[in-house]
Amino acid sequence: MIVVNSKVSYPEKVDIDGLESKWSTVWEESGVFRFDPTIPKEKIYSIDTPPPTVSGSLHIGHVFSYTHCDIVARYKRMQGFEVFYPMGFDDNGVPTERRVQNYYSVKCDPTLPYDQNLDITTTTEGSVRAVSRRNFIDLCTKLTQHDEKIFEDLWRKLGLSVDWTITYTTVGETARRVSQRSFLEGVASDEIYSTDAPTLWDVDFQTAISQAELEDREIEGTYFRIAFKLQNGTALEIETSRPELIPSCVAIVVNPDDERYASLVGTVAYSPLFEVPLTIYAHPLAEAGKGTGVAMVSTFGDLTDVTWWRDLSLPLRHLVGRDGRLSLEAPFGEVGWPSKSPELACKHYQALAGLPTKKAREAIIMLLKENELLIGEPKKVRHNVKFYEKGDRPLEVVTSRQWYVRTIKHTERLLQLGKELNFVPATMRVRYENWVSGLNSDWNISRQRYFGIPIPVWYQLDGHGNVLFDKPILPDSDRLPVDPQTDTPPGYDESQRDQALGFSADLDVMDTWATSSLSPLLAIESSPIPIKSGRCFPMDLRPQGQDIIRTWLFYTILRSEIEFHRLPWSNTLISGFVLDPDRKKMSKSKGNVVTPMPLVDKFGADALRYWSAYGRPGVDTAADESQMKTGRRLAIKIGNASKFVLSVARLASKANEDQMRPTYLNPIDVDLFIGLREVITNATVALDRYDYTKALEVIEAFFWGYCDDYIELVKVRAYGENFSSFESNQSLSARYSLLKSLSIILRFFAPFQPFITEEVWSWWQLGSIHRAPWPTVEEIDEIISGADTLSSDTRPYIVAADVLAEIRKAKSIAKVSMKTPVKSLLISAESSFINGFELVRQDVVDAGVVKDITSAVGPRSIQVHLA
RNA sequence: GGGCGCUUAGCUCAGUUGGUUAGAGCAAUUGCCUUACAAGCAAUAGGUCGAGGGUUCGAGUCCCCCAGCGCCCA
Repeated sequence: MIVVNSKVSYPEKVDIDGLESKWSTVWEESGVFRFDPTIPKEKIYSIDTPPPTVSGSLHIGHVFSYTHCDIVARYKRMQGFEVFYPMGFDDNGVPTERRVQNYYSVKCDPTLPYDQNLDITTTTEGSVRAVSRRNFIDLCTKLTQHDEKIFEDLWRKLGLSVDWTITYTTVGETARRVSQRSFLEGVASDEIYSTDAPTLWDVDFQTAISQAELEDREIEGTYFRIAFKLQNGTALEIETSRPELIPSCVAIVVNPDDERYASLVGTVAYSPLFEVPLTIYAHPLAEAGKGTGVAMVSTFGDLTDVTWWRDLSLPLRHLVGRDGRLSLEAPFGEVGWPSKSPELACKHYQALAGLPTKKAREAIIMLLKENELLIGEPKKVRHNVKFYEKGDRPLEVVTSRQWYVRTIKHTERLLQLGKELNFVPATMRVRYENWVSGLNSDWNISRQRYFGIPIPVWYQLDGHGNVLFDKPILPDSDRLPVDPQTDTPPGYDESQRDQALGFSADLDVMDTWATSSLSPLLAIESSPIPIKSGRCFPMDLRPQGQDIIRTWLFYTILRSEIEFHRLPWSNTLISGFVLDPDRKKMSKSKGNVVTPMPLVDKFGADALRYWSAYGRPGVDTAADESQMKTGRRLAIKIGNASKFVLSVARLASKANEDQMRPTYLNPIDVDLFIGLREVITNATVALDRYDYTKALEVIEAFFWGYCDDYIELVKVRAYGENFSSFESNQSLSARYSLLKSLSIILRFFAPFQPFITEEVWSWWQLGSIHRAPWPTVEEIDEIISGADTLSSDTRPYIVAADVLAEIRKAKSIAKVSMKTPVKSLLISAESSFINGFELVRQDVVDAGVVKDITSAVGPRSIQVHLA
C-alpha cells in the first residue's frame, strides 16, 4: 500500500543535477537499503558482490558491471525481497604490494626490524627505501584504506543500493580468520596438503604462481642446434632455445612414431661440455616436426619437462634458483650427478655459475662455439612462453615446498556443478567447462609474499635445526587469526623459534584467490546473520566479469564444493568488457582508459546507469557518450512528464488519487492500463531472466509513447475545458489515470534511474520509491475493475495514436505549427478501428485541433485537410 | 592448433520456436517557441541483413562452406 501525501509539490524547473549527493545521503540516513536480519530465508535475495581491487584505478567498467547488479538488487527489493547486498574490497596481495612500492618508493626487507616511528607520507624521489615487513604491511593497510574511500565515493554517487553496514576486505581480521579456518579444515579433511613439487616461479616477484595466473605470450627466441654425442661417437643434434639448461639435462626424448630415431630409444647419449649420460626415451609429447625431432629434458625448462620428468620418473638436477640465477656449484661426479668427466664438467660449469639465465645462455654459447659443438647459425623464432600475468620475464620452474588445494580429483563434480549453475548469458558456461576440463595440476596457494594472509602453520625442527615439513604444527581454531611469524605455536615457547628441536614459522602467505574464493563466507560473517543459519547461503547471485571465470568463479565453486558439497549460488550474471569509444580495448599503455567520475558529473548517475543498462550480459560495450546523453534526456523527460501530471492533478481540490477515484473510466484510459499490463508482464519476465536491457527497452518505448500520445490526447480533458465541469467523470477519469499510470511508470524506472525517480516520488509520495512494490498485473486489474470492458479487438488508445500521428505528419509536411487547426479529417478503416475511434473522438479532436470529422467503414485511409 | 562469439541503416545495437513491407536510439535532413519539456517536439530519408551454396511454399533466423574481427584455451 502506498501512502499518499495530501499535498503535492514540485519545482518550477526540473533539474537533475545534484540529485546524487542529495539522495545518497537520504538513503544512508534513512537506512532504506539496510538488510533486515530477522527476515525468513525465502524472502531473502542474496548477492555475492565482487570486491573490487582497490589498488587498481577506477575505470568506466566498474560503473558498467556494478550497475547491472544494482538493477537486479533494486528490482528484487521492490518485489518484496530483503536483499543481502554487501560490499567487499579486495586489498590483498601483489597488486597492493606493487602499488605501495611505487607510491611510497619502498621495498620490503624482511630482515629489518620494525621501526615504530617510521613516517613515510610521500614519495621520496629517486631512492628506494627498505622497510621491515611489518612497516611494509602498515603502509599497505594505510594506502588501501585511502583507496577504498575512493571506490566507496563512486559507488554511493552511482547509487549502488548496498548495505554499507555490511562490508568486508580480503585481508582484514574477518578475512584472516575465515581464510585460516577454511585452510585448517581443508588440511584436516586432506583437501589441502603440502608437498615438494615443481612450481612455476616468477623471479622478479619472487613467488610461486598458479595455473590461473598464467599467460602465454609470443616472444622472440633463438633456437640453437647443438651436438650431443651418441655412444658410438656420432653426433645427435638437438635444437633448444635454452642451452643454459644443458647442465641440468636429465634425459632425451623422441616421438615414439618417429622412425628416424626408433633404434636409439633405450640407448644412452652424452651431453656436450658436461658429458652427462642421458637415456633416450620415447614420449608422445616430443614433436617430430619441432627442430630435429629430438628434445632434451631439463629439470626444469618448462611444463613439458615437468610432464616428462613425472612420466618417465627421471632424476632431479636443479640448477636455476629462485633468483633466476644458476647456482654457484654443480656437483658433477657426486651422487645423482653422473658425468663421464666430472672435472671437465665442473670446469665448464664455472663459466655459468651464478649467472642469470640470460647471461648464462650467452656464456654457454661461447663455450659450445669454442668446442665446435654448435651447429650452423642460430635461428630466430617466435614461440609461446609462459608468463605470470603481471610479470615481465618468462617464468622459471623451480622445486619447492608449497601448499596445494586438491582440484584435479574434483573435476567431474565441478563440471556437473557448472551444469546446475544458471549462467547469464548461457554461452559463458563453456568458458567454465573449458577451464575445468583443461586443469592439469592442483591449486598452489602458497605465495612467497609479504602482504597477505599468513598460512597458519609452524614446523618442528630436528636436532640439527632442519625443518620437518611432515611435522606441521597447526593452531587451535579458536585462536585464529594467527601470524606464525609473531605468534608462538601451542606447546612451544617463543625462545624456541628457529632453534634446534624448536619450531619455525611457515613464511608464506596465501594466494589472494584463496581468500576471495570465500567471499560468500566473508560477507555473511561480516553481517548479523550467522552462516550456520543457512539463511544467506547458498546465495542467489554472483555478478562478475567474464575475465575471472577461471579464477574467482571457479575457485569459489571449488571451495564451496569442498566445504559444503554444493554450489555457492544459483545464478551468475556475467558482464562484458567496456571498450573505448572506438571499440578498442582500454589499457593504461594506450592511454585510452575512461575514468567514471567526470562522466558522472557531466551526465549524472542516472545517465551512466542508462548506458550501462543497454550493455547486455556478457556483451562487450563501448563507452558511448551519446548513449549517456540519451540517458540524461530520459531522466529529464521523466521529471518533466511527472511535473505535468502532478500539475494537472494539483488543480483538483483533492490530490489524493484514491479519494478522487471516479466511478467512470474513459475507454482510452482503460486501454492505457491494458497496454501497461502488457509492459508489466514483459518487463517482469525479462528481469526475472536477468535481461534488464529488454525490460528497459519495453518500459522506455511505452514511456515515450505515453508522453507523445497519451498525455497529449488527454491533456484537454484533464483540464476539464470541454466538459461542463472540471469535476466531470471524463475529467476525473483522465486525472485519475494520469496519476495511476505515473506511479507505475516511475516504479518501472526506479531500478534503472533511481535518482530522478526518487526525486519525483518525493514530490507526492511518502517513503522511498525503492521500497515501493514493483507493478503487478493484479494492480492493473484493480485499477480498471468496474470499468466498461473493451472488446478484444478494440484498442482506442492505439487507434487514437495512429490518427494523431497522421495529423502530425500532415502538419509537419505542410511545415506548419502543431496547433494549426485541421479543417477536415476523413477516416476510412475496418470496423474495429472505426469503433475504437468513435470511443476517443473527442480526445483526438482536442489534441489535433480538428474542426470536422467524417468516419466510415472501408479500406484503410486517413486524410487530413488543413485550412 | 582446439573452442566460443560477432558481422543487420553513416555509428551503436534489437530482431523469440523460420511467417506480412527487417526495427530502435544516435547522427543527418526538413520543419515547429506546442500553457510538462528548445537540455524540447514533429516529420523525412537511409538497409540486395559479411560472401557463396543448400533445405523450405517461405530464410536476417536452419544446414554447409569461405572471409574478416574479437575473446577463451593450448
